Amino acid sequence: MSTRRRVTTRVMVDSARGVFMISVAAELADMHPQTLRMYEARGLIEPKRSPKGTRLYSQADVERLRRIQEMTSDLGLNLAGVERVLELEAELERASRRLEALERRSERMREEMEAELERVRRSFKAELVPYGSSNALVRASDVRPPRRKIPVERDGERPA
Amino acid sequence: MSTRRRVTTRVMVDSARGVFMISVAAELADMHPQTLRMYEARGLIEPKRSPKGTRLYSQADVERLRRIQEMTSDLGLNLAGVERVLELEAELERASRRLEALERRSERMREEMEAELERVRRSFKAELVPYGSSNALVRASDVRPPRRKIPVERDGERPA
DNA sequence: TTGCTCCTCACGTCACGTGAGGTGGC
DNA sequence: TTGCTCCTCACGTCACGTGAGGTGGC
Repeated sequence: MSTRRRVTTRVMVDSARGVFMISVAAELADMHPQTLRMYEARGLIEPKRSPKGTRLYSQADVERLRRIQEMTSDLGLNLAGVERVLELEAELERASRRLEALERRSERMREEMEAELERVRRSFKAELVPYGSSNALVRASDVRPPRRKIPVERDGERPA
Repeated sequence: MSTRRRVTTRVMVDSARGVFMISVAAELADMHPQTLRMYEARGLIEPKRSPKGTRLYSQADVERLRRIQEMTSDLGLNLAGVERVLELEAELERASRRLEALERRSERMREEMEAELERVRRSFKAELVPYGSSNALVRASDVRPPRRKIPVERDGERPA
């Protein structure tokens, strides 16, 4: 309680909610406010508006602005390029997600099939075994617990 | 044989082989020859060279030039943008191929598993049949000729 | 010689960023 | 009043395309 330190706190905010006015957003994105207006006019970004008409930028907007900043300043793209690249990156993102999903789905399917196969093997194997010295077939469960992988026929007992 | 018509013919050429000198390539791509040199200096295109040092553009080069032309003229990208877009499109192409391959592989796997499952079911079912009116079980193959792929189970017969 | 190639240099155009200038509401 | 917002207009810079100018080999 003696000394006060500056403490950074974090407020949880919906990343799509408009919270920054243009001067703040511009500073966060390291851009001129007028540039933000220009980008909006070109359709690169769409901040919300307050009832009075003041632009309100969300967290997601600021991130997008930073991505644009990176492309224009670091890579030297013009705005037409930025537009196209953002589109392509979104497509790539979708493709990548589909790939992951398909991989998961495929693996799950494999496992299910393996399980089914095993189940079928067991069902045939476990059900019937020879009993004593006779030729009679009885349920394995009546004799002993089933062991590993010893498939046994039982066609003969089924009602034709 | 009386009148001659102009006939378009097509020569099969490896699309990666350098066949067009700069003036031809430029015309095919609807660009200024100097522009082609500029693009090369920027690393956007790499034509082959003749032993004398003359640039030789391939079919693929010309197609690439057209794609670039489209991006700069129609969409207004600058060259930095073109570069990035070409990269991303290549990535997307790869992702798309992987997706297709995975889909095919997944389908093939499913079919194989189904077949295996069916095979196992059949093998258990087909192998042993009742013989006469007794309880004796005999090999199905001893009773009638074996059908397709019917592995024979004989666990009980093996010397322990 | 003509028409191509190679190269470098320079200029015109256009996109884009930013600043100025004027308005209006907490 | 100060400092923000909104807007439009204009200018400086830079990338890019293209033309000019000079060279050299079929």
